[in-house]
Amino acid sequence: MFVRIATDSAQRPNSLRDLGMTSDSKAIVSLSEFSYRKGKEIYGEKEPAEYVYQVKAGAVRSYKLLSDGRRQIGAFHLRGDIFGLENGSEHRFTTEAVIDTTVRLIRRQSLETVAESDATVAKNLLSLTTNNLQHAEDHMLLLGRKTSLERVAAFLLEMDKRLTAAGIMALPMSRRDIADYLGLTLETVSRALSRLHEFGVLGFVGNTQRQIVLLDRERLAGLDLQS
Amino acid sequence: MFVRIATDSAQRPNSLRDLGMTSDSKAIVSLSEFSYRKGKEIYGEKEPAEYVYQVKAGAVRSYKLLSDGRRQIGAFHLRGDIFGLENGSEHRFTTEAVIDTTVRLIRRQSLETVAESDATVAKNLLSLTTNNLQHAEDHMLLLGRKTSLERVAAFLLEMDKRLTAAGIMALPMSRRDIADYLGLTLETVSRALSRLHEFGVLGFVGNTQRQIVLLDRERLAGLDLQS
DNA sequence: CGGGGGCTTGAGGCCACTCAACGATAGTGG
DNA sequence: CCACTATCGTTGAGTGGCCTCAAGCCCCCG
Repeated sequence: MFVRIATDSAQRPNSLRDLGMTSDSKAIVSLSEFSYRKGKEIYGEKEPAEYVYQVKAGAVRSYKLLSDGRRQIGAFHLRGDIFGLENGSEHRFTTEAVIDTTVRLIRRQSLETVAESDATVAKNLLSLTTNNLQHAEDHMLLLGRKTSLERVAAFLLEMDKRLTAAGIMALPMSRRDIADYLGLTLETVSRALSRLHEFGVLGFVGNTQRQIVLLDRERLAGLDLQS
Repeated sequence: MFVRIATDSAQRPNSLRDLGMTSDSKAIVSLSEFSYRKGKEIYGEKEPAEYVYQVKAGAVRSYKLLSDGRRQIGAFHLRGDIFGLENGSEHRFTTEAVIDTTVRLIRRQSLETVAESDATVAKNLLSLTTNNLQHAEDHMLLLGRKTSLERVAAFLLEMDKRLTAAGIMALPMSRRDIADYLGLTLETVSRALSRLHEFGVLGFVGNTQRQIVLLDRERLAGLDLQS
């Protein structure tokens, strides 16, 4: 495994630097990197939360399982996203690399130490948690009250905002992952995508089914009812 | 409306006092009370978040609406619970009194001012937000992956923990509220409760259908699959 | 070129929803 | 105190959207 001590943090928005690490406090926090092959677990639910993570490259899913295997994915973490931030000492999700993924790590304790004295860091920790909360709240509405077509439309719009480059959305996750994120089955997701294709709101690129072009963002947004 | 400036905070766990108000900082924060009749709105989604609230007596629902009227209740706030705490400046839910309700209020700004200088208060704000996040995460699993019977069982277990007194659970909310919390219809909730009654895991008390006794907590827990 | 995983599509089934009727309860006014 | 009414809850019948099961295609990868 590749592990390196980073001497400076990234300039990217949403980076660990955004937690408020000033040149003073940076010295305390050790940044290192770690890579996971596609499908590998990063940490399990209920494991002690020793590290906080930031996706440097790749994609991560966090999920909960019922004892009979039903899975609910709570979030996908893409490039720049911070995850694994728990207030308690235990992780509340299992996380896995969706594709080959490299993450940065910070010891949780270092972060807490800094937050203790630095109000800016503390405020940014709260801000991160609030963003997660807001996402979860919106997702509850989706899972509780939206139809399959609305869910898939909402998913595409979310991914469009987060990872579209040059007009093409390259989804790192499988239909099964999408289904477990949206509370559906993979067949229902597939059918919804086919319908959206028929409607002319999206097109498929190349010969993999994971590259999508949104042809009519307007109409897609109309299919996902808003609050 | 009854409004009173409180000179001391409550001794109850989960009270505003738990935000870390020491005798020093208490002086800054003005506590007042306000009452709402059953069904009245406390604040609306997207309104500026001027106050943070604590339920003194009664019960509150927070929900989101889709434009066609579908409703998802994100949480019920019972005696002692704090709600309306937003990081941004806008409320993300509409809240209403489920029954006649009295709340305490704190100006959000006062709280932020105190948090700025008092690390304990800041830490408790984060802790509160994390608790909300954890609840939302668990609820996503319920909404995305559980059957109607599992949802109702989970609901009863949650309410049992939160409001059972003398063995009787007096639900303040209607079947419709429960349904909108669980992502079901009120008929499905009613049928699930009837089945649980047939199974002998619960009994109804008095002549209202809102007072419930859990006869077999063990078996009820078995009906709600855990992660 | 063969095997396997991911995706799509079809056929049929089931669980929760819809629509409807009815009973019980609480609130209102006589 | 009792009709009257509105609201809430239960139950039944039928429907429908999503799930299940299955087959087949395509692409990747050995």
